[in-house]
Amino acid sequence: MSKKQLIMESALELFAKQGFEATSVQQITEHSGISKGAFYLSFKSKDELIMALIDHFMMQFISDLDHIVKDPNNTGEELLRKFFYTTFHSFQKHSDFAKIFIKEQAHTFNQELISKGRHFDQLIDNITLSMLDQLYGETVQHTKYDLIYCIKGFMHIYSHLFLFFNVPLDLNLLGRSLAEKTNLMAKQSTIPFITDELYEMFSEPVNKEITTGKMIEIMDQKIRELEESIEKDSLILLKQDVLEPSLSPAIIKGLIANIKSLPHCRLIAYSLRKYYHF
Amino acid sequence: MSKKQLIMESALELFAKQGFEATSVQQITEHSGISKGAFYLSFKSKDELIMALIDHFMMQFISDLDHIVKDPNNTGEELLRKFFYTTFHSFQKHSDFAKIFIKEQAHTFNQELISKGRHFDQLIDNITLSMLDQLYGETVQHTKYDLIYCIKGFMHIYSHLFLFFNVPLDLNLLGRSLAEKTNLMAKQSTIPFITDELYEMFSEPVNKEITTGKMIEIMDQKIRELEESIEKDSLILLKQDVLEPSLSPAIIKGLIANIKSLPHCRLIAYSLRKYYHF
DNA sequence: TTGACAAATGACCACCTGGTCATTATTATA
DNA sequence: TATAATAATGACCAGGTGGTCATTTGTCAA
Repeated sequence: MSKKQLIMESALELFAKQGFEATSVQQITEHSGISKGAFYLSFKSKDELIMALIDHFMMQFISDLDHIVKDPNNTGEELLRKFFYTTFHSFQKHSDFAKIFIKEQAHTFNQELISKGRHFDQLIDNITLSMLDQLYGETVQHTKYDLIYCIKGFMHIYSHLFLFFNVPLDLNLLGRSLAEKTNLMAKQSTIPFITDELYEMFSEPVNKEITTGKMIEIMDQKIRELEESIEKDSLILLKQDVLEPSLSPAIIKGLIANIKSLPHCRLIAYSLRKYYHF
Repeated sequence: MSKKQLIMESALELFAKQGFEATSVQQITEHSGISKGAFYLSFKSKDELIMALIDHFMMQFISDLDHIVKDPNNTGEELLRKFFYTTFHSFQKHSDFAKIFIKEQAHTFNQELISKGRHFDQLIDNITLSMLDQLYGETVQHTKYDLIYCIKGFMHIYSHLFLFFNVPLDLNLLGRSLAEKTNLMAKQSTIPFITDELYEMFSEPVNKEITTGKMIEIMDQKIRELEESIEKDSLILLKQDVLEPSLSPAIIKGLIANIKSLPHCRLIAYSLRKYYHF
């Protein structure tokens, strides 16, 4: 076993038991039977170690999931069942890692770790989305993002059962139970909450700038929707300012406030505030 | 404002921004404009501070929820809608706290904090359970624990949306959307996963001892269920040993291994291992 | 103005952290 | 065997931690 692997396995165990921050490099090196210096020959820093761990296990998990979804032999509720089963089976098999991932992803304030987490989250979303498309096609167009979130909710909450309580479970039954529930919601739920627009907002990195072109596009869309009104006029004025800045911050802020008063315009108001850095 | 409150508010803000462990007492006192000594006049330790924060906000949240469920004016899907709305509204109103709670509960290894988390979790479960009873009565007897878990999954995953992305949301719509989904599952899902037996296992504190009486009760139940077999004989021998210890650890371990081979006996095998401290 | 009591201070403690680097041990090559 | 190259060591560093306590400051009634 390479030194890198040795360290990773030792660290995995300790991190799962005590958490990332609470585990010192000292402890890891003692547990691996190597010196502190040797640790830093394999990893530039403690952060690089946890990144490597996350990359290693997440790529494995994601490729497993992808394999299930891409396999043409899996169809209907059977595909759903296998999807859930694979998820929980992976979590159970690599429970040390799963614990770390669930805990640290929620806990960390390290920017790089957060964006790594978001990246993998996005990959899982995409796989889930392709599964939903395959299973239900057009019929879930309006509710697909809600379905993704429900599925993620299931994955999260049920995984607690075996990660943090050491009880033997029938994962096959769990898969069937959740497949049935997902199927019910896919076929019958009618009230979407997460719209395309909303989902896009979450998907793009938190601090990503909105381009002028994108902003204009959204505004044009909304202007077409609106009836003649103060709000529509405000939006038109704002659009002109985006194209050719001329208004004072106070005026801009006021115009945005006007728009915000319409419930279905709050998102565009939010985007504008972000665009103008308010 | 009392000094205690002042500290709690300062700390809340810092904890939400940087996390509990990453925030030092030094920072808290600087942010509050008091000295380090003064901090320790109000709180015995940093741990006591976070306990106080959790108690304060959780009791408020739980009493809000309880109020909604106990109000006889709330019936049918409307009650469900209000339940979700209140949850998310609370999370949004006290988002600093909600962030801390979600993060630290998942992350901590402090025993006292864990049991506090479990305690509040149990309270929320009980409120949810009484709501489900009220709404669906007998018809969800088999699936009620799964419903609780699904509801908790919804609460968890959707709260991420507004806690970690700063986007304005229509919480009323969210409430309606989740109420519909919950209702669908309550009325139509047929495959339970979390049985009474299983739920009880999670509910009792992780390290709570199983009493001899309880152990015998479970074993008698299972013995009645089993056909004549090696497994049944093993269980009978184990029962005799529980009543009057006489077998060696090696034999006990072997007998438990026999039982474990039947899928539906894995839970009793687990209980026995716990009882014998294996 | 004095004195008694409580409230508040911040220098200080022992300990632990992630990370470095001059030194030493091991191995491969000639 | 001698030399060069690589691997491994652990004492050491600066900085930060939660927590303490002798000392100072503030606030009353007498």
